[in-house]
Amino acid sequence: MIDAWITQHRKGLLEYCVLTVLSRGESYGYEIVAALGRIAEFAVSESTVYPILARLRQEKFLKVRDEPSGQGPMRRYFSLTAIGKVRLAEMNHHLKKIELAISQLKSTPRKDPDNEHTH
Amino acid sequence: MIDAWITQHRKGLLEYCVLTVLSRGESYGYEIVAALGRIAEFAVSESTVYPILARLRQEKFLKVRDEPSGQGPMRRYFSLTAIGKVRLAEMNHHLKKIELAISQLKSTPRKDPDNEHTH
DNA sequence: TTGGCTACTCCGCGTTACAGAGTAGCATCG
DNA sequence: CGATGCTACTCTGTAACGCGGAGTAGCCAA
Repeated sequence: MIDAWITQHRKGLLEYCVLTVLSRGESYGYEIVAALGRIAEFAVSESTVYPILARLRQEKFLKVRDEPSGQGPMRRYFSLTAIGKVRLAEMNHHLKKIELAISQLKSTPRKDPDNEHTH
Repeated sequence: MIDAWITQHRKGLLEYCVLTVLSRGESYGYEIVAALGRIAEFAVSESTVYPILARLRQEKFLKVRDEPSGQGPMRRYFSLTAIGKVRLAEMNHHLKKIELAISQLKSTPRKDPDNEHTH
């Protein structure tokens, strides 16, 4: 199943996605679940998102602000902290490097070219 | 540690890398370890690569050909099978979709734009 | 009462990466 | 002779994550 691979490939990615969503402004769990759900590749359930949020918060990448919602329990708005932004930047940087590394991988002849004479 | 995240993000990726390396022609374990090692982002040890190779082979994505190396034990050349190529294509496709999805995520205003009138 | 909004939690499974070390064989260089 | 490099593995154990499924709970509107 390619699905199994996709699940594996998601590891870490969702964390990145949450941070990315939050980089455009604060949001709350329910909304984040919905936002990700709108993109098929990132559809997730609450039991995936809330732990991520909790983790991120515990690592001080997110801060929290409660606000009455008018309907139901308080909305808990999450937003990036300073180090959260740094983290996201690091991730973006890493992803760029990975992209580059992959294209390198694709274009590497066979071994390193120190014994090629193909001109 | 961003390193921890990087490790997580690698899940699945290494499998993809191995397949990609092999898409340029057959190779053997030792060489693959070296090839990946040349790219800092994908540096791995044998205890990571060999299990991947074994897994991939067991799933019929790779086939094997032994050849005396002249020095040491036989070289075990791995190469993509037909379904291995299909799998790699699927992965590539998925990765493209992910890339797209991420850029969507980045450019999504705040919620879905079904209440925007920007034309 | 049902259903949507809101926030969680707990249990448990499956998979992967990876470090570290070990086993083993052969060839070559010093 | 011994070290080093090439070659192929294996085993053990750890940590983290995604995720399904279900449960708890509170509140409002139709």
